[in-house]
Amino acid sequence: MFKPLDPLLHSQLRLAVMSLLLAVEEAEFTFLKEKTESTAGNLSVQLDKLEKAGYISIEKSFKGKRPLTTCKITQAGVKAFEDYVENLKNYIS
Amino acid sequence: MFKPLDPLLHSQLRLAVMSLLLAVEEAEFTFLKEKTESTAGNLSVQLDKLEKAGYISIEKSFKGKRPLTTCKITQAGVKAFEDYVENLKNYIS
DNA sequence: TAAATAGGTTTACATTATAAACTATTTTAC
DNA sequence: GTAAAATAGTTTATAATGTAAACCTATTTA
Repeated sequence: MFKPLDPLLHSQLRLAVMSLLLAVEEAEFTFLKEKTESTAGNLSVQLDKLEKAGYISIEKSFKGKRPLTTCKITQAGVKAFEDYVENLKNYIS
Repeated sequence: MFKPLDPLLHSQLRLAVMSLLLAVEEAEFTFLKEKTESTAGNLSVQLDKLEKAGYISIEKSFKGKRPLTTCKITQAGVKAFEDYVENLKNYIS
């Protein structure tokens, strides 16, 4: 009936990030920050957690002279998101 | 885009409780405990929070000689739940 | 060259979730 | 009758989480 909800996804900011990443090839840190209206500190921490869980991959490079952080959702991330949504339906329908 | 999710509802156990209460006239503590597979302590705390938020009402009485705690969802609770689900859709669709 | 901006990360704090321990009463077993 | 177990919860302590403030490094602007 009520299967446990993946605690990594059951978090407002991480869920928003995953939702955004599902829709695009990849996204920059600043893009995610703007879209989610989060602080950089909070976003940084949550991206770390998602990466450690294997739900996203993070690449650090440079855009001109400035650092650039780019995020991509992984296959495992897509699967986890889908499972989460499937489970969640039992709670909200 | 990503409206904040009511933190009182964005919690696995409280959401499960609200989901159950939406479907019935009223429910006993033990019923909620069994359905949610939670511990009594955790359930007790979460019911308190929902009551203090005005999302449920709690009545204490006796069933025979034993204490009986009965919960009902309030109008405000129904509204909050509906809003939560509506908001959540932006995250998971 | 001082101040502001960009792009983050680290750290500290406050809030939460959760289970363990506890209370009070009742039923069952001896 | 009384010791042990069960019922129905509440309170308390702890661990985990979420969040923003403070910080860092480099770059651009005044």
